[in-house]
Amino acid sequence: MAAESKPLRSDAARNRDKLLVAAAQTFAERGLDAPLEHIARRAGVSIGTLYNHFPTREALLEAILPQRLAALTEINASALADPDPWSGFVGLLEGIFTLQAEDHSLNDAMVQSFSLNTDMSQACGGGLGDVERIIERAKAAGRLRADFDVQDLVTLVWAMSQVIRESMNTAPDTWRRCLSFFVDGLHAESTQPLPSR
Amino acid sequence: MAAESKPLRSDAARNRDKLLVAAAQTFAERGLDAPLEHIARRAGVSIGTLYNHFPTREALLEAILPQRLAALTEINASALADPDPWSGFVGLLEGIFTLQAEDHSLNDAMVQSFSLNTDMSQACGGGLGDVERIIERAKAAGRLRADFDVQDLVTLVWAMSQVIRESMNTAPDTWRRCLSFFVDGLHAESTQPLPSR
DNA sequence: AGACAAATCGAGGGTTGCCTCAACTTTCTC
DNA sequence: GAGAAAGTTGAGGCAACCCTCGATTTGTCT
Repeated sequence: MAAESKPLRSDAARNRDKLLVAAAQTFAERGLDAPLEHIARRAGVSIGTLYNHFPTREALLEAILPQRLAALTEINASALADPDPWSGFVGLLEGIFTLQAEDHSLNDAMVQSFSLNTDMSQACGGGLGDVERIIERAKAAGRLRADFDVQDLVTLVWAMSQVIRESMNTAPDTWRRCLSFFVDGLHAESTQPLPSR
Repeated sequence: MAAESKPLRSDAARNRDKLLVAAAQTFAERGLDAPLEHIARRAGVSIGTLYNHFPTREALLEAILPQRLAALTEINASALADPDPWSGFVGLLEGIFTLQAEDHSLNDAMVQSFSLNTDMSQACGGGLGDVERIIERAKAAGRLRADFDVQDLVTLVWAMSQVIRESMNTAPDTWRRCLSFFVDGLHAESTQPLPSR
């Protein structure tokens, strides 16, 4: 929004980069509530410097997560590009959960960004229109059950986030198996009446 | 195991009861990692007294959770008693998740007791044989897909725990809708080949 | 009532993480 | 290369939670 703010001094720019790298790694490994001290130490910089560059944890997250979440728009794109609406839809699910499984911070972020109303929900919210389109396309093709909803996909993300968290270190493919059950329940033919909203 | 240990003094017995009540309430409201100080204050007792009765958080949990988890054996029983194996199985799922949704501490406990190997996993582990029986019965009746597994049920518990946590305060019936999708994917007819284990 | 054990109390020490700020160091500019 | 501006540092204050222990109170028994 604001244009480039101030030109940074060379050491400051260097430190800022080191911080971003360290933060990305640490958050990916330990989740969004990793101690900021770890990040500073990993970057070889004092905690004061971290706060100098990023006055709040959120500022740091906003500097990191959007580019990571950008992968979602690619996933959306290739889902829409798939000639088969159903396999496009399933690919969307697989893409999202793969992302969550690869990166602890994305797993946390996707849960939170749908709960809270941060700027991040816009980051993936930009793609949320696409998601809607993917869903509608699969419904129109008569493959996806008609009562499925964007909110249902959010619920799925919540569900999978925990499956991924629990199984990550022991059986990291658990979520795929779980997804299969889900997907088999999403076919148009499977429709049993749903409880109310 | 040890028989009744020591006879408690009257005030001690009273305080112990107040602590158990306060702990049950607090854990139910705020989850298993609620601060012990809150519990002591709620019981109208000092933190030292709490530690006197329950030297660790686990000791306190073991005094509370087993009787709460006993509800699971009832659920198992009525699932087995159901003349229809499939609706017995579905009833089992509904029973488990209702329990999780009613009590924050049970929600946490069911996730953890399957991850860690505490004595608690025995508490519901006693009923885990029943669960196996319920699953097998539904498979034998040709209603439940043959590749479903006890471990898959654990995974479901993980998944639902997060759905419940996220939706509890805004749309507490979300999990039912989510369960419907799942259940529809568990029918024997729905079988698509599953990814490996 | 006296005396002893049992139980309670809560201040205080330990830990972890957050965040600030005054003193110091580096870079930039002329 | 000197001075000013920009940046860095880390000790230290704050807060939440954990847990302990010596001083004190309470219950019980005769």
